[in-house]
Amino acid sequence: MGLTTSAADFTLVTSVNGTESASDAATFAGAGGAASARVASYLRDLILSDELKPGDRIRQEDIGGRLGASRLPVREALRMLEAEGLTEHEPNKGARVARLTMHELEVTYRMRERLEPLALTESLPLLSHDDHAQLADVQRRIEDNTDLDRFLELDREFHLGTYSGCHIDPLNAMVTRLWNSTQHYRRAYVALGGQERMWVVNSEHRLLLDAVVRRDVVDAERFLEGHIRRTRIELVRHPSVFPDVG
Amino acid sequence: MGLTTSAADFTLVTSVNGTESASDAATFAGAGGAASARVASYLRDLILSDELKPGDRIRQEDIGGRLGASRLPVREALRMLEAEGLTEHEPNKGARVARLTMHELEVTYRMRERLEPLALTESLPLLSHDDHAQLADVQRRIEDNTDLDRFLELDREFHLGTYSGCHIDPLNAMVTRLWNSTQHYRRAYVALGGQERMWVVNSEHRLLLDAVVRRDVVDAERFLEGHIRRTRIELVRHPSVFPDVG
DNA sequence: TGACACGAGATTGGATCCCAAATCTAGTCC
DNA sequence: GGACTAGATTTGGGATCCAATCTCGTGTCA
Repeated sequence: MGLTTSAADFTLVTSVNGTESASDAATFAGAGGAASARVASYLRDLILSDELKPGDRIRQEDIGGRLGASRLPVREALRMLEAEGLTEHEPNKGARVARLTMHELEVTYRMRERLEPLALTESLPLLSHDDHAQLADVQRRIEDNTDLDRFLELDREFHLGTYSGCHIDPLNAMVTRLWNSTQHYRRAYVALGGQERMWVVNSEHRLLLDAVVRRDVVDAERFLEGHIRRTRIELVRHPSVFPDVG
Repeated sequence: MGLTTSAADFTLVTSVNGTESASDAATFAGAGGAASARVASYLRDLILSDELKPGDRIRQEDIGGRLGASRLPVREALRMLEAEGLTEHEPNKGARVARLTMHELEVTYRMRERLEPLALTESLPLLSHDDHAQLADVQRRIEDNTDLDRFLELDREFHLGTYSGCHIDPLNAMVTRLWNSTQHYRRAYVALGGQERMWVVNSEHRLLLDAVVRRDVVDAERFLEGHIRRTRIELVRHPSVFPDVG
């Protein structure tokens, strides 16, 4: 199944969490257990889907009201998201969606270049033939796809899918975190990059997938690192991704 | 100065935070700003100093009472620590200090082997001669030292000091997290390893320091990775570090 | 007209009290 | 000795209240 994490169990892979449509508010008021987790998941989805953009302010009462919860679980959720790097906090000023400087984005990608090959190496021996088939299917759908948001979802599903054999929680959490905190900028880049360079992505994915199927750890790490590295370099070449330099 | 992080500003380096002696409780009741941050810092220090060990339970009312705070900021603090990987949560059961399996510990060290060289590379060009002198002084104190807990503090000060030129928040946060979540096991290992292998540590530190002073990024990364790798290998050879296998 | 000061409303941080549900503990009964 | 039940703890969450702070519109003055 998908890569899940206690710190950031991600739902976009399976679907963009359409179950809680922000109106069935009171239904879980007494559903003991995890209001704060639900609030966190709700906010996470908003941020990852770009409905909340970097710098956007998040008001506790607003969110609480929208989900039929009080401010208390919202505050807990914001603490969790802050530690995940998705929001920033300033005392008495509140929370806003985290922003990255270009340099921070670049270094975050360099972190990905070093960490994700490790996750892949941990995962590779444990992936089944079914997993391989599923990955190949996702890649086919990527090649058939033309929609921007759909691409982001599928690309994420592909890569996290290759890590799904890795069951090391600290590593999974960190990989997910890195993906989440850079999602907005990836979208902005893909939006202006257009389709013309898609063949590069697909070639890299194909090579990576082949190495995964062959269970060739060395090749897999090499292709993956190259894939992320190239993306970083192209990303940094487009400063327009950063609307307000600050 | 020291390596600081919004997600986990560390205080053990300068001193083990003796200012709030758990008795001047009410003094900050109205000191607007950061009760939750203070609670988090308090708990973090307890965990890092091993006064709270992996598996130990943390009761909200207990901590709140000890610091003259209500349960509310304690809950927020626990959420932060959970996202930092220092505590675990189970619904309706509460929080306990996080445990690592041996495999998780090993992979966490492998993460360090890949991430910390990056932090070092980012830091190296920005370290001043004063920083170099300070690092040399810390290393001298390490070689003069015989106390276990003092070694852990100094070793941490040395390594984080070499990263102190790196101002990339996401990277600093992650490095600090990795150090924090493995601190207990490092202590347990050093406790039984004794002094006999100290010369290895010191040789590695000396070589690393020399590369830092020469601003040789390649050598610095090489020595650092080797240093962490050797520690990992020795650590994994001592399963007794894990009291209850589970 | 533009810069600055000011004050009302909004928002956050936190305390306190309340309650339901789940968990832990201990004593009892078979 | 082991299973089961009842009471005490503890957590999850809500509601209300208050102080401190921030935001922002407005009014004043140069």
